[in-house]
Amino acid sequence: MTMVRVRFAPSPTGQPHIGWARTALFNWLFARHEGGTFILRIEDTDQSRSVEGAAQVFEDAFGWLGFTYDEGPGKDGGHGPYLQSERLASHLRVLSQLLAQEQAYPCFCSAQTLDAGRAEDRRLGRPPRYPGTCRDLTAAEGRARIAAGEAHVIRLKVPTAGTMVVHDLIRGGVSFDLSLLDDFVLLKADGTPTYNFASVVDDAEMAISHVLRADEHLSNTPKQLILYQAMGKTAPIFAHVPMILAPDHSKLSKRHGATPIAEFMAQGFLPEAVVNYLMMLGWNPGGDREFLTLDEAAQLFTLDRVQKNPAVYDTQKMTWMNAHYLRALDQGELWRRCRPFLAARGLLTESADDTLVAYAKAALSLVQSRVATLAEAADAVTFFFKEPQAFDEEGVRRHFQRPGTAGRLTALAERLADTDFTAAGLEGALTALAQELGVPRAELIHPARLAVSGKTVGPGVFEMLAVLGPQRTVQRLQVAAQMAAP
RNA sequence: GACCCCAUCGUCUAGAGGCCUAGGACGUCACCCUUUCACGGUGAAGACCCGGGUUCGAAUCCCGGUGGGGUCACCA
Repeated sequence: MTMVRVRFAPSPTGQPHIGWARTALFNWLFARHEGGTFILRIEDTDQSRSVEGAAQVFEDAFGWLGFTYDEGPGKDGGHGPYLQSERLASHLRVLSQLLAQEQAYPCFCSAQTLDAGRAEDRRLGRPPRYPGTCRDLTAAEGRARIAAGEAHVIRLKVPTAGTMVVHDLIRGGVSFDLSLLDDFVLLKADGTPTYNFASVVDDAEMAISHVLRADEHLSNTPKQLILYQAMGKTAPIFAHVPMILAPDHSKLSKRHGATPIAEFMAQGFLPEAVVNYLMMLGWNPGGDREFLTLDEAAQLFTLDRVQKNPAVYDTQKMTWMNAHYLRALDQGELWRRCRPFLAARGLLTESADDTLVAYAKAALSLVQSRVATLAEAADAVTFFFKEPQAFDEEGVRRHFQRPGTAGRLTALAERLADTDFTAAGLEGALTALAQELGVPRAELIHPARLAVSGKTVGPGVFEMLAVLGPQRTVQRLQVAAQMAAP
């Protein structure tokens, strides 16, 4: 059995996003399940589009998601380089070999001429394609024109007839009519290789055994297969995974549903939730199981359970899943994960002392079942650190403007001032006061919640006050009494 | 337009010819719990794209249609 070597080969342009992450995830799962090697390769062929530090961005995203890679930039496994741009010498060597064997040829047609031809093709309802103008130039003439400094690209001589069958692990055999294929460009006029060429050479040289990539590449596969043939190399095994579609069923794009991974981090999503959600998009272990860790999924992952049809990406379900994972966090872990979000809001500093940490943990626990993300948790807990800046308008109308509220709030403040600040103690005190005042408990409870938090919804008042402590509680009740109806 | 892929509730999906009165999850709605909001619990509505075959029997197999997606670059 051959050694499984898979790669994830992103272009450094733009941000790693959700569709990207899902394909990387499937590669990772496959590699781990097979005990193979997972490789990161940066396809920075197009110099003009390269982004400085792009490799780092991908490595960071990998790190966050937990996709450990075995070979990649900065992690040599003997199959480097892992930056496509550094493999140019190989690309050119293969190219000259193809040229020497007359499997490839220089083409001197200008881009404008070709564009015009394609436009004409479309107008006439014909499939737009390269007319083959330079295909039959003699090798000598080609050499002469190159020597004369004429601008040119290098094209592959694609068979004009026949059928190419792609054996895909997910789709089965898919056949393509070769007469429909162009003599596609291998080397651009600027001397850099095209994607189809560079990635094939790289995959061959890196001994990639399986290429798992998005379905959108299926149509390109016959071209690559022809290239492998021309190069005299054995092609890897292909598996085209279904695409992820935006909620409106269109292809994911930068301005359309392709949420960058960094965005999820910033919003306070948990990587384990994102990964769990993503793995279930187009794959499942069978049955009704839906919660899996990365390692569990790696155990279970097989290509025959990968869906064939594209999946629409649904934020609601991912948010629900995130909330589920968030609720499962223990107090220490919840604190650890929320801390940067609290700090970002200026609610505490780096040097929070033990008391403050304990306070934050207690507060966080109270909002845990009420939020879906870490950012929401930080927001929900803000009033524990800062006095309410505003009071819910509807709440003020309902709970503060009832006649006598000011007096009740003052009475509550006084009563609570010397109460045991535990949920039970507070409940006892408030209940007793309500009885003495002859009002329902709710008459005290709702104004109190609004007074200390500024909101009408939130944790149970008694738990809330217990954490808040006597000082903050009494002070806020008194402030609220000032603005409540006498 | 040509070529390729795909097709189960709104969404993610289970389903490998009888186990399907099509199961689960998100979302939606109702009820319960309850000081609010969540969480949790219970329940409801909600799908096999259509048409032909094959078969005793089809969501499952075949063909056609329709629909959706993708690809047709000196982008990756």
